[in-house]
Formats: sequence, C-alpha cells, structure tokens
Amino acid sequence: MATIKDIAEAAGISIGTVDRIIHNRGRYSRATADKVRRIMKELNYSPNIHARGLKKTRNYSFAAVIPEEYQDSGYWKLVADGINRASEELSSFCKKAEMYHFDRYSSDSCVHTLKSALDSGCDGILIAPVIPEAVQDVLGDADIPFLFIDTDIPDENKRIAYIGQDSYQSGVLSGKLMLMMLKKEVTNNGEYILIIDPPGSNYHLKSRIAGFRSYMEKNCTSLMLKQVKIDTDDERLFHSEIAGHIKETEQLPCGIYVANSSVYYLASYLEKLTEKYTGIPVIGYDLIPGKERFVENETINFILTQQPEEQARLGLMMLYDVLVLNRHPESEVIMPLHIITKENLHTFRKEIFQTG
Amino acid sequence: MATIKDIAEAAGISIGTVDRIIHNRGRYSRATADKVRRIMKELNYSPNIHARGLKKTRNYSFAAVIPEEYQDSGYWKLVADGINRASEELSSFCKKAEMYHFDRYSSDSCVHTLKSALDSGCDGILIAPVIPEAVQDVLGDADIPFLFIDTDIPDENKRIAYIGQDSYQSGVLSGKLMLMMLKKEVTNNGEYILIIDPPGSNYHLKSRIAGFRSYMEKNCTSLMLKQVKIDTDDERLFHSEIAGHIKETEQLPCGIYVANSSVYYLASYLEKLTEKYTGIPVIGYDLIPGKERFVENETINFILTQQPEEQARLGLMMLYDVLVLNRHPESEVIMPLHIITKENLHTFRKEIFQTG
DNA sequence: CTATTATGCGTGTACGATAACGCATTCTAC
DNA sequence: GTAGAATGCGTTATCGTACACGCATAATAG
Repeated sequence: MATIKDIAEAAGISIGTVDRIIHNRGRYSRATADKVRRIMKELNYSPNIHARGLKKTRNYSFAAVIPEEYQDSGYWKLVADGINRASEELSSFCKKAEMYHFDRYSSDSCVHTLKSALDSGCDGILIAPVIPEAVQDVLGDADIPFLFIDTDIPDENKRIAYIGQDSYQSGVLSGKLMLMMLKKEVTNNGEYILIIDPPGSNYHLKSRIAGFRSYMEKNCTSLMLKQVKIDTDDERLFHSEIAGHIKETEQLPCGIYVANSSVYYLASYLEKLTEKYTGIPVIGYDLIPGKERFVENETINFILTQQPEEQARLGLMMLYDVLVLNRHPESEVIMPLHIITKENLHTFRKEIFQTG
Repeated sequence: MATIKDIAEAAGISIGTVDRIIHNRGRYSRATADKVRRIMKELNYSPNIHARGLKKTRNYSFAAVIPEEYQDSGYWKLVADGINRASEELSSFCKKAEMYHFDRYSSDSCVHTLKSALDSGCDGILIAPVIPEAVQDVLGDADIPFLFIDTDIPDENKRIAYIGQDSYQSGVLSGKLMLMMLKKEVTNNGEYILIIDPPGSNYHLKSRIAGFRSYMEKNCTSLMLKQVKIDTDDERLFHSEIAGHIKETEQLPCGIYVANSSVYYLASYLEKLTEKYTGIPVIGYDLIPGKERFVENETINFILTQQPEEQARLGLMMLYDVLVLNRHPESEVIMPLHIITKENLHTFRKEIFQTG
C-alpha cells in the first residue's frame, strides 16, 4: 500500500505538502496539487485507517435526537438500543454519543430538544425528523453535519445521509403474505380483513397501510377491508379498545394487519381469548426483545422488520465515517425488509439482539 | 482510555517491561508481573487497536479452501465473492487471503489442495469441509488456526469457529411457504409437489429436503411428494432432464421445490414454456447476481438464503480477529435465514451485492 | 575475588497520518 | 529599494504499541 511518504517521494516534495493538499488545508500551489492528485490515483493511495485513528486530535462527540422510547408502541426503544450499541463500539475510539429524547407529538418539545443537542457542542447529529417542520426550523442555522434516520426530509439538501425503510413496500408485502394465508377461496359473504391503524399517525404508518390496501385492492377485490383506528399506546387500554372491534357476537375478521409493533398488544389480547379466536392470520412489525413467544406460538404469523436498531447504529457509524475518517458514504440507505416467522425466528435472534 | 504508558507510570516501571509482561515475552520478575496485571485490571486497560494495527510487524496471510466455483450450481461462486470482498477489506491492513479450489467430489483433490494451502505458509485457514474425513486427515497435524464455513465437523475441537446455516429449518420454512401458496384446498386426485434434488449430494441438500418433507408430511398428508434427482450441473442438460419430468401430456406439479440455486435453471426452463405452465409456485435458494429477473417476474416465488457471501466474509474477518487482534469470537455462528420475494427483493440488492 | 552468565528492565525507533510551526522565497506597496 | 505581507513548502513532534538492543545488577562458577 502506498503511503503519503511514497507520494511525497514520487512528487519530489515533502509529506507535509502532500497532507495539506489531501486535506485542502494550508497553502500549496495549483501545479503541485495537480501532480500530487495524479500520483495518488496512480499509486491507488488510500489512507491507513490505523495511523489516522491513532492520531486522535479531538474527542468527537455525537448527539442522537429521537422520540421518547415508549412512544410508537416501544419502537423507539429499539432505535435507542441501536444507538447505545453504536456508542459502545465507538467508545473504543474515544468517541461519545449522547441521546436526547423528545415528545413526538409536540413540536415544541422537538424544537427544544434539538436546540439543546446543538448547544451541547457536539460534532454531528443523528435525528429522527418525525416532525419535519420543527426540525427544519432549527436546522436552518446549524453548522454541524446531521443525518436523518427513520423519516427523510428529501428537500433538506444539507443532510449528509438518510437511513430508512420502504414502508409502502412492506405494506404491499404484508398484503401478499396475508392473501397467501387465507387458504380458502374468499367468498363475499361478509368476510373481512381488519387493518389496525395504531396510535400515533406518522408517515410510515400511513404508507404501510396504503401499501397493504393497494395490494389487497389489486389482488382480492372480493374481500372487505375494515380499518380501525386505535388511539392508545397503553397495553390494557389497547385491549379494551380492540375488544370493541373483535366481538364474539359478530363475525370475526379472517385476517388482521397491524401497521406497527403494537401487534404485540393485539397478540396478548388474542392469546387470552377462547379457542374460537385462534388461528386468525396476524401480520405486524418489529422484533421486540422478550416477545418472541407470540411468533413462536403463531399468535403472530409474520413479523416484518427493517431493523430499527441497525438503522440507528449505521447512522452513528456514518457520522463517524464522515467526521473522523473523512469518508463520503451513500446519501440514502434503505434497509433490507426482513420477513420473520416461526420457522426462521431463531436464526435472527443473535443478529438482532446482539451484534447486528 | 488507559495506555501502557499509564500502566508503566502507575507501576513505577517502563513501558518496555509492561509490554513484555503483556506478551509473555522476554524477561521480567514475578512480582512486577503481578503488580502490572493488577493495575491493568484496575485501569481497565485494553490495547488501542489502531496503534496495534499501525505497527505491521508481519504480513499475515490467510488461505481459503473451498470447492470449485461452478460446483453446486454456482453456489461456491457466491462464497468466493465473499472471500474476495473480505480480502479487499483486509488489504488495507496489509493482510492477504489466497483462495484454493478443489473438486468437491474428489477426496484426493480436497486433501491435495488443503495440503498446498497449509504448505503455503499462511497463518490461518478457512475451510469448507464438505468432505469431512479428507479434511480431518490433513488437519490432524496442522498447527495453524482454522475455521469452518458451510459444513461443520463438530467433533473437531481444534477449530476456532464454525459459520453456517440451518438447512433443515430452511426446508421446513420452504414447506410452510409452499403450502401457503397452494390456495385451494388440496384434493387427492393426483396432485403432487415436485421436489428437485439437485446435482451433487451434500449434507445441506439432504437436510433441506428432509426439512421440507417433514413439514409437508405433518401439515398436508393429502398431497403427494414426487422427488426427482437431477444429475447435471449444466443448464442445458438440466433443461432436458427436467423436460422428462414436467410433461405437457401428464399432470403438472402444483408446486416445485428446488433444494439449491439450480432453481434458476428450472426458472429459465419454465419461462420458455407455454402459458399453461405459468403460475406454478416455485421455491429455491440463493440470490445469484444477474438472475433477479426470475424473482421479479415471479417465475420463482420465494428465494431462501443464508448469505453465503457473508458467511465467507465473516469467516475471514474472524481469522483476522483471532490472529491479528487476539480476540476470541463466538465459536458457532448461524446466519439469519432470509426470505426473499418479489416485494422485498430490491431492498436486499445493495446489501447482498455490494456491502454485505 | 574475578570471570561469566542470568535476570530485570530502560531506551530507542518504527509504523503512517496529522498538524503546528517556521523558514525561505516571491510579491506588493510606499 | 526596502519593509512587510503573502505564498509555498519542509521539519518535527505526536498518537500507542511492538520489539530489538543493550545496560546494569545479581547470581553463579572457577
């Protein structure tokens, strides 16, 4: 591997000059710069990351600004886990990541939290801009690099990257799996699919449901779709609300689609019911530690996930790459859409719960 | 983070002595060693990987011993890709990985190839022990660390790790998906599922098929399973062999399960047939670059994969961790079992075809 | 009691990139 | 025409670890 010393020798100058040219720092002549850049390409130079890491001039610190962990049915807990893991990994390079939580339903809270993060003097920020306007307001005069996870603000061209998921497509996929599970030809005698629109109303929920509906409408016109909005994020209240929709006295749904991880609330409800209710196909989102049981016993038939932990972890790693290593990662990363079911659940555990 | 300098100061000695104690090298007194080790624990010392990597004392070299790329329907090409990628990643640390191929049906070839790999003076070997006895014979007197991918030899306790897949479970999962795709209640009027037992006979093929049969036998006794052995690994010959089993004049299978990546040969065959044949549910294995089309147009309905590229990449990275960084990774890693279908294919491309 | 070996430990340098510092030379201004 | 600024570039110390070298002192032999 070529080093800057090799380049300096080849160009007949000193390593200091090469360094200045590489980093656009200090003073150098145009001619020398051109020559150095040409030689760098010829020698296929790439900096030695160890040497670079060794000379730790600064202790970079990052901030992660995301909603409260319990919101969106515990989804943000998963994101927080990813941040914590990244934080540990980075700690060996003397880098720190601080987490800031805000109320995803309060623009004020978002603005406020984001401002304190900026004021903390960190060198880079990872943000979940679930309230785009609030975030854009504050970021207007920010001068440090930032990166979005979960939700994108495409016209925010100062962001260094977006890491997210294809929610619409996950809805489409859910539709496909749902239809596959309905073995018998569907008749039009009142049978229906229940779509549960979970508490909170965000972009992902909407587009997941839109994807699901789109698939169903294209591939199964005979089946009714009944969509209900649930307004509580508390498990017990969820149960009583859902009880109003799944009644012994009325026809049961022939399939249930829950657009986020509150599918586990539904599962704990279904589990307590009599045999009559069992076997209804259920599709939902996200692997929640400690709740694998519902997938194992097939109360939930399919879980889709685009690895929220990994999204967060990747985000922080990207900040590190950009700030510390001076790299230029992809500006948009869409996570793979994983299908998890009883039969492959155990092969995912380690990856998702331990190392990513 | 504490450095050896901190330790030396705390112990009132020089860094040279600390170094010798850490590495059990040279001479030092018992008393000093005890003191140093105590202080190391107190200060929670862990070596700076950058500093360690920077001082490239040796150019470690690794060997990867796997079957010929074209064998097992091109499966080993994927593994080779993973090795090449790992090799590139490692090259920035001045480490090299050399690939050795053998004929997976020849014990002699395996023994011979493995021996040359050992003789090459490499510092660690990654092996796909598809012929366990041959591998064990040669490894008996090997004194360098080795690691298995793809196939395990559990009683080989000298291996530092095994990276593999749960093939039985992937068969079970295939069974589930297959039954889900057969929408109509299955009658017993001659309908059957075609199981294609691809060329080559290895542990994974057998256990995938066993898993598939097991699921079908438990969950769908009414359906016949017709298993056919294909003996050629050439696409055109495959087509003519399969033509003997899927005939216009006879009843068509209501589903086809191909136990490895030769599912793409089947797909190219099915694609050329008349409309009558289309729509048969097909399940197979592995994402082959350039053949995504068959999943997109749903000639193949589901692809299962346990990321052969990633298995190989991980294997080499582990060798690096063990040999160069002195770490102790997991001794057994089972890769996640991914389900890929038209609707999530595009989210996987980047991960599988670029960065892993 | 000296000659030799063994033992414990300190010094110095290398690894590659970084970045502060400062020396020359050239350019500009009055 | 010379002071002062601007420009181009070389030198050097630093990060933490690895490891060769070699200096002392202690132990042992003759």
